[in-house]
Amino acid sequence: MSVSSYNFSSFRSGSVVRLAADNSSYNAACGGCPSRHISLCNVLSARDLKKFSEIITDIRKSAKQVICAEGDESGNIYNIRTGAVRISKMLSDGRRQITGFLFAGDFFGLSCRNKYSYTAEAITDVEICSIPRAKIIDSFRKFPELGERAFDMTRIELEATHEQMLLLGRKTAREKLCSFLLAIRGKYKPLDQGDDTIVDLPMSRSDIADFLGLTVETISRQFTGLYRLGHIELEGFHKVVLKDADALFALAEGD
Amino acid sequence: MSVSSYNFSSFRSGSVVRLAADNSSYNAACGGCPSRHISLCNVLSARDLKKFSEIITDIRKSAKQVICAEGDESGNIYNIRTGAVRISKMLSDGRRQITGFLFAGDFFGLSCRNKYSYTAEAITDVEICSIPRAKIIDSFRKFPELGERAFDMTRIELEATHEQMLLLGRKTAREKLCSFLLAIRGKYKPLDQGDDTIVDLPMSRSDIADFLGLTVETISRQFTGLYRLGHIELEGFHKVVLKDADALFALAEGD
DNA sequence: CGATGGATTGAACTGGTTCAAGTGGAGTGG
DNA sequence: CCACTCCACTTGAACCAGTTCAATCCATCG
Repeated sequence: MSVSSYNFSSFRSGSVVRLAADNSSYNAACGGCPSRHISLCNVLSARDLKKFSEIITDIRKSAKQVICAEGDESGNIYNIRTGAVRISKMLSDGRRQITGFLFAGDFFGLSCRNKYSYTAEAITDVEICSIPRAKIIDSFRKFPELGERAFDMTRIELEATHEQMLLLGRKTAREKLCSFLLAIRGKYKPLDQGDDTIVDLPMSRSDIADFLGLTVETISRQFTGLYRLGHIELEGFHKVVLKDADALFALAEGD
Repeated sequence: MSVSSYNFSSFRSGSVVRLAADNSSYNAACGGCPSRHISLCNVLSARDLKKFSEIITDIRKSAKQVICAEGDESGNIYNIRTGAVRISKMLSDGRRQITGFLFAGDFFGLSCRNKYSYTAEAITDVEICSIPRAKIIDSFRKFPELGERAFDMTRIELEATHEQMLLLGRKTAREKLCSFLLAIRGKYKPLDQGDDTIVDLPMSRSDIADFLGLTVETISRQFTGLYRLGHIELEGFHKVVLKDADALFALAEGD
């Protein structure tokens, strides 16, 4: 399926905050917007977007499919249109660390070398744009705003990984889960859903465990612990109601 | 002290591999070179470097001094000329996570927002270049190779943090220390010292602990453990001789 | 020469893991 | 429509890697 079957705006997710009019992306894109609000190419003018879209291929993957694998040659970069993706690294004996969950607007695969340094898998069914690596780099030169935007998004991601290192290295299981719930609430809300007390968790318990450096059992115990404290309610496995976000926030930081 | 008291090449560390002739920094800078080999501005021609150097202020800090603090307004970015710097984040109760050790050639402080998201402190006496944030962003536009280089270096750093997340979340104490020794060997060699079996550790045991998500005591016990296995030798607190790097490599990955 | 502070060592303790059993919802097919 | 299976999740109980607390070492410095 080529991009030509969509109009150009289809590349942006429905309710995305447009920043296209603002040229100073080095600063503006970094005001703390959740990453899905700053999709790679919504800095481009309609004209540039038209040119740019010629190098894009739209693809779909269903849940659990691998999009790219650690060690594969990094031929493409990807921009998520809909759905959720997990990024992970593995040790030879199978221990896994999920380094990030990505949602609509996020991009991935812009590796430093000619091999992907991580595996990306679809958590839900996803629609993603695939862009040949060589061509995206050309585009960064041709449309400097695009390169700046990618740089901005990379710096935001780097900052998030620093926060996650603090979590992994120094927080307790309870603090980790509370931080996670609040972070997901901030980063990912199903579109057109204003209510931010309901958090959607498309990933499995074992994904959460591998993201927080814990085991499934510990995750499960912490969920029940928070439930017994009256701070959350569970609606099935993939929905959490934050009954007391302030309490969660306090628990997340350990004070 | 202004940069005018140095000739321009003083901005680069002594034995740095020059990549200035190579324009295609989006790809070339990413061949896996240790980061000190790809200092921010060694993509610039002598002419551009001259112009660029006008916005640089050289400063010195002695060991243990703070260069910038988490939460401060991010007015400057910094490029290390000599010495070692630690980047850290803290929880309110004092628990600390060091997110990186930086050496000659590395830059830091290019925050996403108008506040630094971490604290940078001198480990040894350091010489650093300070560049006003607004001006470096101008320079990225004026000298696109410079912006690309900064982007490249940021992506390399991001990749390293992913590796560190795997370490923090999933490795044992022994695996962590072995990985650390090998990573430092790869990233930082005192200039003009070819022998890569001697690793210089300018940081304290507690810095190492806070980098690996462990306690000082555990670090100490792991050092003695590796010594008793005959894999390392300790020459004072800040020098380690790798007697059997292959064994360390095997221990680092858990196989 | 005593004081200071990083580093090491020892011994008890514990948060999170491991292993094992149980639960419940979704899908299948008889 | 129920029985059966599967699989993700939860719960329980024993265990252990790494922490905590406490003592000691030792190099440096005034």
